[in-house]
Amino acid sequence: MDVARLAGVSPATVSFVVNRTAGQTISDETRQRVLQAVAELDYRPNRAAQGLRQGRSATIGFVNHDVDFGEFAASAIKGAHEVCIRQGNLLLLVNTGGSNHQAAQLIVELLDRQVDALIFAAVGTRPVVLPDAARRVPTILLNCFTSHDSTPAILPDEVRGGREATQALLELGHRDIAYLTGKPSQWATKARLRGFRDALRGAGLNPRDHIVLSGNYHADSGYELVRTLLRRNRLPTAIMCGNDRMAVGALLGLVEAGIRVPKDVSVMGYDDQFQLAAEIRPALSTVRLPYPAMGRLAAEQLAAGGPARNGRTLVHCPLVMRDSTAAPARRRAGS
Amino acid sequence: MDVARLAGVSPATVSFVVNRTAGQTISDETRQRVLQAVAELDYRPNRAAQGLRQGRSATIGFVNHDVDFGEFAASAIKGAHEVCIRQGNLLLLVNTGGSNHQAAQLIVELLDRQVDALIFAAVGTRPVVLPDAARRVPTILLNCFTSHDSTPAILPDEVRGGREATQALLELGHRDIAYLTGKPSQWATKARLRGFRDALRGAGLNPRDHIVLSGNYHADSGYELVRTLLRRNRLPTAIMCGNDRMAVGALLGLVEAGIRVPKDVSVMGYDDQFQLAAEIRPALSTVRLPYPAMGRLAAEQLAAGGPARNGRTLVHCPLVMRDSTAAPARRRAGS
DNA sequence: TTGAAAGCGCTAACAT
DNA sequence: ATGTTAGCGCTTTCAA
Repeated sequence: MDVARLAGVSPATVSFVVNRTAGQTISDETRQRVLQAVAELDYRPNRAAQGLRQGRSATIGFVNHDVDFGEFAASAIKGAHEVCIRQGNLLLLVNTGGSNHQAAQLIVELLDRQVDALIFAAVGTRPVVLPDAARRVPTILLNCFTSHDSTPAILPDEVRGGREATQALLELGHRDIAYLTGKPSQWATKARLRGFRDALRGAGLNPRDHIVLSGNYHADSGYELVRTLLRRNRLPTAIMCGNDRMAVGALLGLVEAGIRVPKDVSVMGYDDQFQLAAEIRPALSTVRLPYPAMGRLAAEQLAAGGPARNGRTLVHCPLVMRDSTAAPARRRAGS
Repeated sequence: MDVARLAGVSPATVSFVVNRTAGQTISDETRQRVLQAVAELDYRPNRAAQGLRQGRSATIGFVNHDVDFGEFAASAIKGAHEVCIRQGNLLLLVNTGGSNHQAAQLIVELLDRQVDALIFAAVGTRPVVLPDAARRVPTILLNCFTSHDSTPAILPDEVRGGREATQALLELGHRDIAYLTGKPSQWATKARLRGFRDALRGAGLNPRDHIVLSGNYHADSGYELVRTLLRRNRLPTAIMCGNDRMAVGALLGLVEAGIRVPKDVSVMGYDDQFQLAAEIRPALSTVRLPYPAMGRLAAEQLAAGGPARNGRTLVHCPLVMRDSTAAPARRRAGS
């Protein structure tokens, strides 16, 4: 180590000074000499060497286990990154494209590089099988879960999100609310729908009196479902959508039919999608999917000495009321 | 190395067979013995140690230099990742939040971890100052550039994109095209506008006869600008938008005014934004920003022995014609 | 208060 | 055809 040579001390001493090793007492004079040499040579410890010696790499593997690698991953990574930086860790990122085989392979690559921990994330909340290799380091699941909750998982509280969105509409005075759901097979869809029904029942209403139409989370499905709705004789006073994209499609279909939002019909989204929900006219009332917070939480739990508790951590999805919802018009007559 | 012990050979021999070191000839018998020991112990070389020895980490730093960390970064990373994996590299990801200070700091963190190269990316195409530290490894700029093009950069060919979008409209028969631009100060805005004007002139038209209104790339600005347009007495037969979000806003404004797209007016977007352009009704004709291709290119150029050529590499933005554009209605009368 | 020495896991040059 | 040795850059006893 040339810093040692320049400062006229041993490498060990340099290490002590640079790392402020506890329990080591270095004279102020030598410390200054070392520090000066460090500055002069622009010295930075080689973390690969450090890692080799200490058995840790100050690096966390982030596995995105899905075909899509978009907004969700970006937000979650941003949150996780933020916390990691604060702890001196960096994220080694990997994208499986949704293939379990790739996932297993890439986790091995991550492990070869001695990552200290793993964050295993999916885009659409869903069950996953965690490759065995992952068991060699602390691992936390983000937006996904294993069959017996054998690995700690961080999930959005979709039931509550669906419930609170519905309650907001009920409080506005709506009594006839249609739900245009996302893809029925998805976990989130079922959970949100459950929240919807819970809220209805909680208000003394019968869920069976409310129209539920199944879509697929795409904008065009919102558009199509609204047209289906329009073909019926009676329009609800409020429409809940599977997500913001569907809400935008719904908006388009409604406006095209000459129906004003929120004057004639209220529209509620879900996700609070970046650069969409707040920007659309009227600005969408919606429920925020707390991806950055989930990412942050994952990194924090990992830092807190590995997965403390097993099981699921549900993260609240806050309601965001904007301009696409209002009290229903006071016409009691049908359509 | 316990593999060596189990196989009854020296560590060097293990290294030779595991890495298939060229120029080393190992008897089939020992090779089998080693391979078996490897399998038995589930042995994987420690890449930190390998890196220490060989001076390379099989890791590339990806710096996202912007506040936003959304669709662009995700797509570019996906592209870069794809190529990296093929080469046996992994991406160490870092997010500066747009701060130069953070950027410098994080690059040092990356360098400490011995990254072999750097990809430095911005979300909105723009000039950047590359932290000095980055000069220590091969670096390539993605969607950004330095003042004297001192570092190789990969950029979308926005001028051509703007031109080809306009030409498509012209070929459809449009002679009165309005342009609702994005944020005027941005590089991309200027380039696309230039393409627009080039195309107009190329068709013997005078750009001055065409309305250009300045927006800011947000959906609501598309909506507002359309309303401005509607307040004038004469509506163009086609509207080009700064990006897809603005196009969606424009669509909403148009439909709200009872104007059919593309029957009465054609609408052209830009970006081909994931889960938006293709899903909206009518599906948006647009120009694709080739982010994944750009990411791939970056990784490839880095692999090809460091930045071969200096200067800029322009990547083509292909036109994507969908349902929001059509030939203009054959009414020659005004409004 | 400091230094010497060993060793983390691996590979490359040089023996044999 | 295989083994020996040295050392990548660092940290950590242990001894001085």
